[in-house]
Amino acid sequence: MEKPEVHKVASDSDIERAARCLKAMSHPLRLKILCILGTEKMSVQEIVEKVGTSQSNISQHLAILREKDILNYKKDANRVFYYIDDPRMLKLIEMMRQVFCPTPNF
Amino acid sequence: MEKPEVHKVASDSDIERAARCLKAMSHPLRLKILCILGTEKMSVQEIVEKVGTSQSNISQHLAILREKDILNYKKDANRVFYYIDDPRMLKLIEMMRQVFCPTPNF
DNA sequence: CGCTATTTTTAGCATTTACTAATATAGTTG
DNA sequence: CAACTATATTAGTAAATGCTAAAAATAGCG
Repeated sequence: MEKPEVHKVASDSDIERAARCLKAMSHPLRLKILCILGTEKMSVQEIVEKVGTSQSNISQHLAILREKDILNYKKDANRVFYYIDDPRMLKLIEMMRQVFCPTPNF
Repeated sequence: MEKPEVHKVASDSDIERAARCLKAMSHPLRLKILCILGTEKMSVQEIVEKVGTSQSNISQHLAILREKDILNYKKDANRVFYYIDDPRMLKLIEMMRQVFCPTPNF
C-alpha cells in the first residue's frame, strides 16, 4: 500500500516486441497496405494497384510485414493472398483510425 | 448503395502523419520513455535513471519525440520536465498496453 | 515443353538512424 | 565569478532502411 502507482511499466521484452511491431507498421506504404487490407484477403496485384508503387517494392514491404507476423498469406494457384490474421493487429489498426483520422472515414 | 464497403481507406495525408508518429514511437527506448511517462511529468534525470542509458542518448530521443509533437515539456529552474500532452497519444499508449502486454500490468 | 502471369529475390546505392564521446549552454549556489 | 548540476548539441562512425532495376522462382496453359 506504500506505492499507489497507477500502473507498472511494461517489461522490457514486451516493449521490445511492441517496438518491433510498430517499426514494421511505421512506413507509409506498409501502413497503407494494412489500412486497405483491413479484414479482407487481397492478392499482391490488387495491393499494388490500390497502394500505387512498383510491384517489387510492394513485395518487399509485404515480406517485412510477413516476417514480423503482422500479415499472413495463402497461395492460390498463381497468386498470393495476404491478410491480417491477428485480431490484436486489427484492433490496433482500428485504434490508429480513431486517433489519426479526423473524419469518420478510413 | 452500390458499394457496401465497410470503410474507406484513410487519406494519404492521414497515413503519412500516422506513419511519422508511429516511427517516432517505434524505438525501444522511446517507447519505454512513453511507457514510464504515462500521465506524469518527469525530469530528464529521472527518465535517464528509469530507462537506463546515457544522458546524451536520452536527450536525443527526447528531442525526437518533442519534434514530432509526441512530448511536451516545461522548464523549471535547472531542470526540464517532459510529459505527454495529447490525450490521443495517451489513448494510443493505453492501446499498446492492451495489445502487447500479456499480464494486466504496464 | 515453351510462354505468360504473378510474385519473390538480389544487387547496388543513397539516405537515414543510432550510438558514443566530447563539447556547449543554462541555471544554481557559495 | 567559480564550481557545480542538468540538459542539449555536435561530430564521427557503423549499421539499417528503402528504392530501382534486373534476374529468378513458381504456377498455369497452349
